[in-house]
Amino acid sequence: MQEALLTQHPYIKVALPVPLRTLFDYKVPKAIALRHDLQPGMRVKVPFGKSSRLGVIVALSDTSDWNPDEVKPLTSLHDKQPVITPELMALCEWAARYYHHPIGDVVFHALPVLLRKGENAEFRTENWWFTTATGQTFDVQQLSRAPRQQDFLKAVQQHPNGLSQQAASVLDLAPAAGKSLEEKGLLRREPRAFNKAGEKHTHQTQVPPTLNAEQAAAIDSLLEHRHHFHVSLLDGVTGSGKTEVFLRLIEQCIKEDKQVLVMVPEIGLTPQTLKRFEVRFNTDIVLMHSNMNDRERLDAWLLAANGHAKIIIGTRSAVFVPAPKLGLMVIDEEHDASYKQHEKFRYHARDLAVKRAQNLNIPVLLASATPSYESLTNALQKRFSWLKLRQRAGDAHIPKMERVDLRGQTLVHGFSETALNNMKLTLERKEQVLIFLNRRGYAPTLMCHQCGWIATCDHCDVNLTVHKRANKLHCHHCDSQKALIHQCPDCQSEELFTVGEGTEQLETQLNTLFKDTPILRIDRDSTQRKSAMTKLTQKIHEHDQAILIGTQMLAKGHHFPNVTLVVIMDADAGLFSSDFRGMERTAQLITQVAGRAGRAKKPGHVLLQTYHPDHAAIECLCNLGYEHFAIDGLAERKSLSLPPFYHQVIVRAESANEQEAMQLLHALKNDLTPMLSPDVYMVGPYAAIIVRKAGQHRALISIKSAHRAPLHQATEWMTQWLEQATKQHKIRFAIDVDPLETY
DNA sequence: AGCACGCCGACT
DNA sequence: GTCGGCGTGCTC
Repeated sequence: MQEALLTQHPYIKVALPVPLRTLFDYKVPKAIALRHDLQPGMRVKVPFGKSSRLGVIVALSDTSDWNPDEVKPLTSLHDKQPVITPELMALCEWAARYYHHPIGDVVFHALPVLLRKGENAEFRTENWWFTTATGQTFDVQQLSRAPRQQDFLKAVQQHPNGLSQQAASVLDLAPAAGKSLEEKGLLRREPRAFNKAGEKHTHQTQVPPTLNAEQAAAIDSLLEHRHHFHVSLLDGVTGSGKTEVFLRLIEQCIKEDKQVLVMVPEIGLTPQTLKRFEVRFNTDIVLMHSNMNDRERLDAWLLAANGHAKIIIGTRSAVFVPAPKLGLMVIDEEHDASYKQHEKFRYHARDLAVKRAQNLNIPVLLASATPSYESLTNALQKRFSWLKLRQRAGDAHIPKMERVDLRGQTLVHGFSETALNNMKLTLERKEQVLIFLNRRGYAPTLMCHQCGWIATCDHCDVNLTVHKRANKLHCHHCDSQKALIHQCPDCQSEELFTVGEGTEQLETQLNTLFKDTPILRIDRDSTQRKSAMTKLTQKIHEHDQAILIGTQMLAKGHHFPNVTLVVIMDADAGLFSSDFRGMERTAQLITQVAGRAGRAKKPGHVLLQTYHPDHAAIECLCNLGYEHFAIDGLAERKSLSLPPFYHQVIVRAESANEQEAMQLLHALKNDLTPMLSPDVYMVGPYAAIIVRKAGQHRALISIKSAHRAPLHQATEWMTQWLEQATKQHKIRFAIDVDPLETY
């Protein structure tokens, strides 16, 4: 107490969940200062405007820049321990500066939803039932007139170590009966912290497979660097045993009593992946992903924060999980775009993980069969170690990639004769075929035969996708839906027809083409319900011969051992994209999907249908593989001064009015140009490719530079300018540092 | 982002 | 007469 008095500061700086790029000062009332030990990272209730808010203390301070009379006192302290540890506070402050995002929003983003809403950072308590001395020997026959109480008492008598409320409800025991027994003095209740860490691990530890030379070399390197900050890029073709390599590293870290954070893409965590961890480790594993409810997420967070959870497997937002003994971070499928948040606080979880590891002086492992150009550049420039796995583990072979020239061919529902013949042969061998078409729905367009009318979204400048089964027209950009119509709203003609093909249509057509073969579709529409994906994979494993149709969801880590043929319907789709990352993404997608073929002992075969079989990029990818393709791509990026050689920041503006967003950015450009350092280049303002999205007109400006410092200066300047300029108008702006989408 | 104040239209 | 529409202004 004495010490607290001496070190107590009269002011605190508080982060509040408001879109303002500033902290707010509050006085610490003497009464609170005397009784509590205020620390950065603790939540406080503070008066704000005419209401009161929950905030997080970022710093204690002896002074305030604000007029002392206007500084209000804080209302109450919410925590006994910081919910944002000093280490995470440093990460949040760094991220707020780097991404030019309001600190309050960043800090609140780092907390589980329930803590943002003021929930206590404690395990929920659960009532446990015990018999009293009399209750233990009480003859239940005496309760024959109260059968519910009889059942209840009998059950608790059989559990001398107590029966949890949850277990009681599973046994269908009425809580009211328990209460009555408590009043009779036969039972007593005791609250206990709900804490999964007490569970026993009944899993058997699996005998790990033997490693090949490449894997062994990778492990050696990783073990050597496991006690300090070091980034390794584990670049291994599908089936090369990447997972086995990082499981060994994790094993070593667990032995050294460290915690490990494993990050996975948004829909990349398959039950298969989790199972691999569970059978391997006799330790506490927690999950943090979007399918969990708020309470489950908080429980996982608490188990990580108190050090009980040794392995934390989570998606993007898990970079912010507190883990006092964190000793390693693994980012699986590091190239995956879902690590970057595409709205509000636009952070990249992979980049933040690297920063966090640097702060903590611990290693990071980035793993992928198709590394991002950013990570490859870091590996080429020796900032990361580059661990290559080029052989498939066991007897499996790298699948053969073959181009199918579509020029002048007669196609049957989009399939070439070659593709159909190969499909038939594969199915006859009782093997499975995987068809990749990155377009969900029935068809991408609905058109009128008489007048040419096209179904478009009311809120965006895009065509609506036809979903026949749901009988809907669906906008894939703003998610709005309307009923599928059968008459043209312009000319009343009933001759409406669909243009193009999506997975739903392909499914229908394949059902007529291959009548006796099970056809399974895997896309966002068919896997929306919680257990749908599990059911689908079960079905796939049940049948020997089957055709799987899917979108990019197929590229995410699922293991289909009996697939030996992969058909890429439209390899050209991503090839001529206006986005400079189109090529990279297409190559990653094709390589990932191709990797689904022939993982077991059966050889795999991949057919790429294309109208440009001689296109240098397609040829390179087929014959030389992803690494060559990427290195060529990087040379091109370098010659065009594009990322990752140049760093980029995009400013987006949105207004309901058609002109305002564009005018605002023109004004910004005029004022910014004279301020700009000569090594910063500005492009724009220009209209976004989809000019109108969800009813908002969008414009953007891009700046880039080979150096971070001047780019950040310019961004800082723009942010301040925009904050001033948008005060009066209802124009929204967003800053995107290191954008992945440049439109 | 909230939440106020503030000044104009259709209702018991 | 007022209930309520959302424009704009501020938050230590």
